[in-house]
Amino acid sequence: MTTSRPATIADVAVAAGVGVGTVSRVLNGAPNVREATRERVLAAMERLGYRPSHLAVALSRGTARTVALVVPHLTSPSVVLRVAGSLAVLGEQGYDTVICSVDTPQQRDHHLSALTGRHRVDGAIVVSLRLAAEHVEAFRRSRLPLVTIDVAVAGVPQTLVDDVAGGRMATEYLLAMGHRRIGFVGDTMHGAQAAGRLRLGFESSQRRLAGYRRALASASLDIDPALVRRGPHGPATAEALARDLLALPAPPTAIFAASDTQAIGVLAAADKCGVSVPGELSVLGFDDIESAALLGLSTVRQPLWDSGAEAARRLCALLRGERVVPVVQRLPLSVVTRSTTDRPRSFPTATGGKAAWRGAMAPRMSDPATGGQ
Amino acid sequence: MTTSRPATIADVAVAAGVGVGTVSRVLNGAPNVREATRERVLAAMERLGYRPSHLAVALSRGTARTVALVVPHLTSPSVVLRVAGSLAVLGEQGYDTVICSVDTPQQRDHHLSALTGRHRVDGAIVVSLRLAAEHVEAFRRSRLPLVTIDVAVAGVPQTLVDDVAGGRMATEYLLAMGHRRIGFVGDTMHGAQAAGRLRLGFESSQRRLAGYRRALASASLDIDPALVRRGPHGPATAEALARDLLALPAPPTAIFAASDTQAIGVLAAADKCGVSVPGELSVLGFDDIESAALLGLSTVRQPLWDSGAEAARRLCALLRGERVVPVVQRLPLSVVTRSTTDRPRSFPTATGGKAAWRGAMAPRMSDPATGGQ
DNA sequence: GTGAAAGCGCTAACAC
DNA sequence: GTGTTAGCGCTTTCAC
Repeated sequence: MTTSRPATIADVAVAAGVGVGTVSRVLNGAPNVREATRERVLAAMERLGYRPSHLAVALSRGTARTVALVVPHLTSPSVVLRVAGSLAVLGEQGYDTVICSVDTPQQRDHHLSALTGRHRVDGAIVVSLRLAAEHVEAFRRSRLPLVTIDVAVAGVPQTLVDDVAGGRMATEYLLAMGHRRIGFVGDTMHGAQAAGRLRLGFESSQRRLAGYRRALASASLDIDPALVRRGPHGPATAEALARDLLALPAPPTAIFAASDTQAIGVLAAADKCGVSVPGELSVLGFDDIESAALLGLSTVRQPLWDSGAEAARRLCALLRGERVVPVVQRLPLSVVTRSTTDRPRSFPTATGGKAAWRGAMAPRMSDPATGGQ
Repeated sequence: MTTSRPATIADVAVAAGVGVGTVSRVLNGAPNVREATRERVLAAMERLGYRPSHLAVALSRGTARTVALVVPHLTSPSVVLRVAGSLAVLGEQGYDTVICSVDTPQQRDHHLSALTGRHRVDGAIVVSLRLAAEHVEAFRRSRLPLVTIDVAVAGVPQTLVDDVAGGRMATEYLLAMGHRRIGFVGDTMHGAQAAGRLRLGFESSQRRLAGYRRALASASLDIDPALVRRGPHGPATAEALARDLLALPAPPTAIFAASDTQAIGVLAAADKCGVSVPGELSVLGFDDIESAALLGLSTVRQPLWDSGAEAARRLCALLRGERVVPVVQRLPLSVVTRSTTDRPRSFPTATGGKAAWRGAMAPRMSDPATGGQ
């Protein structure tokens, strides 16, 4: 008969006429239990509707088989893909995953410091969030394995792509197509920037811009500052920035957006301005989120889901006591050609445009297969 | 000095020259502690770098202040919004959230039965997943509060919208605009459907279709079966279905898609077929996910984020021992008019196709106000 | 006000 | 093989 109080291991022991130790052995599949005994115990459990207490097991073992996933802006498509990747392998490895969504530096600090408390989680994956030295130190002190995705933290195993190379790859791709006036739309840093505090910072956009600049420099092209536009992340801002670019006396024939989300804003701007894509304007994004394929957006693909999965695998390795090498894991980048990029054409209203389009230039394409070196 | 072994409450007690009971009182802000003592204890904690053990506290109290969020297809935009809403209030209420991502009926069953184990979580929110009676029973037996979002489960507090009314609303909206041939693109049931087993089922699409039918019936319009197309959820499928519709001898002048995701597929189809939107075809979606605003997609809006937040609030109430009423919480629906719907016009040329090439599926923007992402 | 001790439910080391 | 017992680290009576 079921009693009101949930059955414990002791109840089972009594019911089966054995000691708690034996019950525990059965529970954990220990080898040294006579088959008859084992079945008696199993029967008792069944009869009593016994369910082990997760907490008791965890406390006793000193580990809860739980890890934390700390992410910014959960609704961002790229973040979601990463989370999904992590969740898949974590679940498969038998870990529970508590998710900490961070939208402000305060939340980040709060979660991070809470996580380093005793017996909270066994380890953590941090996505795209800059960590202060004190945070890292807190993890180290707590002996909590930590890995990051899309953000470099000294001494912490990290899974990322070479954004500079990606920016360069993107730009060289457009150059190879014959574009000479290439616009850039990306993020500015944002968020509070109080004195010594670190802000929620996403620097990938900066690095991609750096790659863009290097590519232009390598091609001995001047970098027209007017072609570089930055603003808070989001399609709406990107749209506004792109409109500015299109309204220029000498508008770009191509725009490289630092993220697909922003590229979508650029497409919207082109549409509103009656600029055809890719006829009058090529647009190249970055990330390859799901809707990129849907929109036919050409983009620099980074393995988002895989980055989550890989980081999770590395965390699991750490949890097993293994070391992970290399500390910096670089995932490959590749240009995905869809229908928003093409060779440039002459401008309708030739404002001195001339667009010296000479396909002469050797198409030194960035090879699509290699990641950052 | 920091020792190797993490400090426990006992260490603090010794260091402060008090009993563990007192330390515990300080920890929990009990009133009956002399100020001097309290400070001595606090100092000792500081000195020892004491961090309370989450597990020990949880086991002792019998609750871990953790809830589970069980969701299907985490990468779906609508699901993500709900998760974000839940996470926000759960975090604010001091709960940890473990997320269980479910892609197959097996995973669902696995998670659900694991969650009902003792001391695993304090309660759960289930999103869009059908629950078998045995699941619900397991929760009841374990005395675990349970609430659902977007799925009706007898006796379980649920947060949802009236999908039938929504389908009707959508259709009537199009009818009011003057459309008479209105196509429908939605889901079929999918997934394993073994004998007695329940499958991962999303029935909202079915209900929206029912609303569509009722609206047409109320308007005394015949329902042309050829105008109703269903397939596995996803934009690609939706695109194919929409193309079929557009290739009909008498194509619809408007299409109601059972979800925004599918509506996006419909837009893609229109673009590919050279059918202008909303000139030759009106498209109306359902959900109002973030990219709907971005694409200027007219849609039936349901409060996704709010549904997550509301369900979380109700779960918290349950956890406080309160009862929630009404058991069935209905959230409001509304038609959001953007730029993919208009009154019908006559068709230029029958099935000419001709692809009036206007860029690669240029997004139709309308309200740039959605910073989003 | 504060200390001592009995749980919370389990694991694991140690005897028999 | 199996029972016994001492933790795991904290909360919470119940005395003093």
